Amino acid sequence: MADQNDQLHAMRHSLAHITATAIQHLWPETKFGVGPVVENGFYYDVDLGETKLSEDDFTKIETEMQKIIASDLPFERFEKPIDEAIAWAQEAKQPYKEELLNDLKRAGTTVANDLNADELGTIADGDAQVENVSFYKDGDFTDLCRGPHVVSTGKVGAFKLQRVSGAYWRGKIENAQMQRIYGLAFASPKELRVHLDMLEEAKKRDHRKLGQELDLFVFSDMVGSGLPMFTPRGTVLRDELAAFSNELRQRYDFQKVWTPHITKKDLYEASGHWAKFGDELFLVKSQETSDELVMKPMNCPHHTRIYESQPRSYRDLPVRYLETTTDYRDEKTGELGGLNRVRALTQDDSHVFCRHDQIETEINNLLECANELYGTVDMKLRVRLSYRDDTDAYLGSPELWQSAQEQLKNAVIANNLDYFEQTGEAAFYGPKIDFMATDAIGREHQVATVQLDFVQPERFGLEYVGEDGGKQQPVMIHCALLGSIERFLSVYIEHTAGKFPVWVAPEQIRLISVNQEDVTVNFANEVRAKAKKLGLRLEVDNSNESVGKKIRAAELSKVPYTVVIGEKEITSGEVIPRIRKDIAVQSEDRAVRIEEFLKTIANEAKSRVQKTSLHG
RNA sequence: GCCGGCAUAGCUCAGUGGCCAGAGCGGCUGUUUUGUAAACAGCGGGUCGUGGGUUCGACUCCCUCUGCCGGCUCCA
Repeated sequence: MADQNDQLHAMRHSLAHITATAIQHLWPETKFGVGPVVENGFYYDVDLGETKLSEDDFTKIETEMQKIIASDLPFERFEKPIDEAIAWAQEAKQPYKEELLNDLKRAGTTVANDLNADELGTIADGDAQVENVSFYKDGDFTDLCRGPHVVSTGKVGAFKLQRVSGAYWRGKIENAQMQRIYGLAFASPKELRVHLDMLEEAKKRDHRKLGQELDLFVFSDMVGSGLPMFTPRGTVLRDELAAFSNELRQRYDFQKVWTPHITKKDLYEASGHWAKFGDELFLVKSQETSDELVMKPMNCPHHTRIYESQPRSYRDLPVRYLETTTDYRDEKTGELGGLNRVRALTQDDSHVFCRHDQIETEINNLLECANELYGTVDMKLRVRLSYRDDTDAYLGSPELWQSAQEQLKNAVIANNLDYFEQTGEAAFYGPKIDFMATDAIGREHQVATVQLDFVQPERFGLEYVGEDGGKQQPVMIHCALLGSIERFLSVYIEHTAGKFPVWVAPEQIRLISVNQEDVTVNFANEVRAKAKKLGLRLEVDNSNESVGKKIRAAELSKVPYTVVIGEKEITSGEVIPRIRKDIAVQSEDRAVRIEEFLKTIANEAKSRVQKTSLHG
């Protein structure tokens, strides 16, 4: 297994070199960056000067690559002393390679704090003193590279160039922007095919597509970029999910609060947000006083104001606030996308103010909430422990950070969560436990988050009176379970492919009248009225269409239950509900009393079950 | 914000500088009174995203803006 992975890795990495070889053949002046292996394939960063690659060039490049593959040229490894390697880079007019080699000589690694592990892997192991640098040569293309590679260019499996995009040299915005060519690569054409089919399937469940097809949310050019509006159906999703999230924390005595959407910037100067995110805040002007206010980008500073509005005793703690509210962030246009990244985002936000000895319990409670929520929506999440790095992007003393990070890690271990650690992902005021969900095409997004914060209590001078009568500083624990409801929905819609369980489904039951005669339509409307009393969401389709066509429409709307109403139902008082496949425990159709059917569905919705018990 | 791509009817999409821009679905009207994934017929529906330019002539070529898509950067 490990051997297979190593082999696939070598194939992908070799394909990166072959891509570069082909590009060098086609554009001899190309300056090369790095070309690492990534999930499902590889990329290579290139600088073609004035020439801009587009996907139209892929056929040409792929044809050239196929030639190189067909020639089955050996990958030859050789080493040079570091100074000779630098001379080689100068000779070959490869400034990016030269820069990497100079770093390698100076620091013993190309990482130099800013290249990721994959990129590091392309050149050296990154440890110890570097004397010699290894090179790989295939035909007329030579690249400095740690390897390993496959023995020859003919042994690379199946590939397909995927896309081209911009990428800053070494990931730094102030550096030149290169062109990054991504390729997919697998051991066999069949595996490549499987992956391409998977991507096709994923497109069908793209939340933007489903959002339109299922009539969940809309955008308007007149409203603007990153500002989704939710239709009646989409609003049901938002409300049901938010209600669940709130209910979970209200079990742990969180109290709802409400704060305004605009504030003086003084609040964020105090919290530190103004310094860090000042250029991403929307500003609002008063026309009377010309005072400038800001749209709130988050809620913790507001909540500190409520906390400090009265003296607190150690007996009062923890104080727990909960607020589902919309925040506004002036995100860069290029960063917006669907519901995943928006300018008006709704957080199911909460803040605990507690004593140090209460941190563990409070975090455990929140992790329990997160587990229950994600268990109920049937999503398996990876947990990321987000730590600070050693830049100066963070506030607070290193000792406090160290302690906070350890406490979060202990909580994650104690709760048996599947976690990984990552530096540089913390908030500026504290480390985080981030729950990561995966979208239809495999991109990971942060949803739930639990954050430990010693910094804002300090900056806001929060305090409580301790047992000994002295002033103490509380700790803040930030938590959003859904995260941003919009982002959560972007993932959840793709996770469910729009087949929402009954408790969140915008329309739970569709009643279809067999004809348009009064008896039929009236009966359907009576059933609807009874169901509404039970809190169910349902519609009657009495349009002048065939039953088959109306069934089809209900199927396409992904309504969990469809019930045909005709003479049989009217006389027997029983229905045979058509149950969406994914929620049916059995496929057998069985008649049930209408009242019983409605009551069962209402109970299932209330208890948020995934599967129907109708046939159970 | 940066790099690349895209924008034709409500939706999905045809239309490679030359008559008045098309199809399917949806919508509306009529016929039909329908039994578990598409009845039949007819009718509407468009400043070809916006503004400018090139040209005898632009949906088609060039530029601006707006919006969307894929990355990069960022994500309190």
